[in-house]
Amino acid sequence: MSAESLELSRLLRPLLPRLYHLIRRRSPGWDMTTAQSSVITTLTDKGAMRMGTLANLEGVRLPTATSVVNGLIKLGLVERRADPDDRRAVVVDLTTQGRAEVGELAEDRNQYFARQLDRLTGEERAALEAAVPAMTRLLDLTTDRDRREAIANDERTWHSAAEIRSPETH
Amino acid sequence: MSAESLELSRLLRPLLPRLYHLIRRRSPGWDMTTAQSSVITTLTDKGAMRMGTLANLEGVRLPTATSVVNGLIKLGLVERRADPDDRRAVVVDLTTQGRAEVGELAEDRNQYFARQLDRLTGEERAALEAAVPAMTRLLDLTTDRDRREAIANDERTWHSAAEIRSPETH
DNA sequence: CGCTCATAGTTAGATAGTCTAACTATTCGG
DNA sequence: CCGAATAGTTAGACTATCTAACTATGAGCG
Repeated sequence: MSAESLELSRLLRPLLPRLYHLIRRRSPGWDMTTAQSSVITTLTDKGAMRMGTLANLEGVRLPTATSVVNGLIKLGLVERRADPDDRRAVVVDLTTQGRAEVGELAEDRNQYFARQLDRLTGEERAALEAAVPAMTRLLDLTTDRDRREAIANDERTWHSAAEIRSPETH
Repeated sequence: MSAESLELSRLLRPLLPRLYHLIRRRSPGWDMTTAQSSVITTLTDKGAMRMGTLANLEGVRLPTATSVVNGLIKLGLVERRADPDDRRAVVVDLTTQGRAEVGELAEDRNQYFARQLDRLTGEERAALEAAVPAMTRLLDLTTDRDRREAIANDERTWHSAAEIRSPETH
């Protein structure tokens, strides 16, 4: 590991939980928890998927995914379907209502956060914007638990992200 | 609110819970929860403080702070003291053991995160590093619940950050 | 002084997220 | 077709979080 990465980690890592807290603190008019929001966002971005895939993308265990999905079903935002290819499996997807609500509410949260960003200088906002691609790639490299474990176990088992991700985006 | 802030919010906000998840996923050899880690970090940075101050800085209610601090006391990392100036109040502080453990374990987590950063390009890391001051200031502007509520209620009640923060850093 | 009200914290009770372990149902490989 | 592997759920435990109610102390005012 490079000294450069370690130095950056020392600067950046302690900030992440705090930024999370910053936007977590109940953006107005939003009665979903963050775990639920995260699942909804994932489903919006990547479409319907199996429970195991969802759990991997969220970085949690299957029982946790079950519990979060149960909450979202109670809210009427997602639904379970049988996977026609494998009757052990379950596919989870947004409901029509879920899709409708997601757009509005995400925008409310964006405005809430934007009011905080508005108090920064233009330069500060530019610096944040310039970091967005790097953050996105960092997440792409690391959000799949299976892939992460495969890397940890044996560097040679690693393939291209597209190759590994393809079964999940079906 | 500027259109620029809203646009940046749309890019950045959805990333924050995910970055949080990324470092949350059990950095090795670490048996503290994130809420506990956050409190420890705050105490390390700002020193001993009253429960209410801690709750404000963490952005949670007092009972939540009580519960998190109880957990840390059980781990032997922090302690409660009476506030000599106000016998209703309680001051929470790191124990000697807490101070000792924090350094090593934070470094473990930094290395865990650094290994992930290491897979980015140098340019990407530079972009992240350039964003650190802006993130820090964003947090400085918004982590105090009282200040945030004052802003929401009446923009005119707002004073300089230093002025408002002074009673907390006593 | 001594009453009343405000403030600092804890306790109680509820709900959600998270984990591991154990269970059920299905698939797959000889 | 049977035994091992895989996909999910259920069970049970613990933490985090909230609001409401409680305790103890401080502060203002007749």
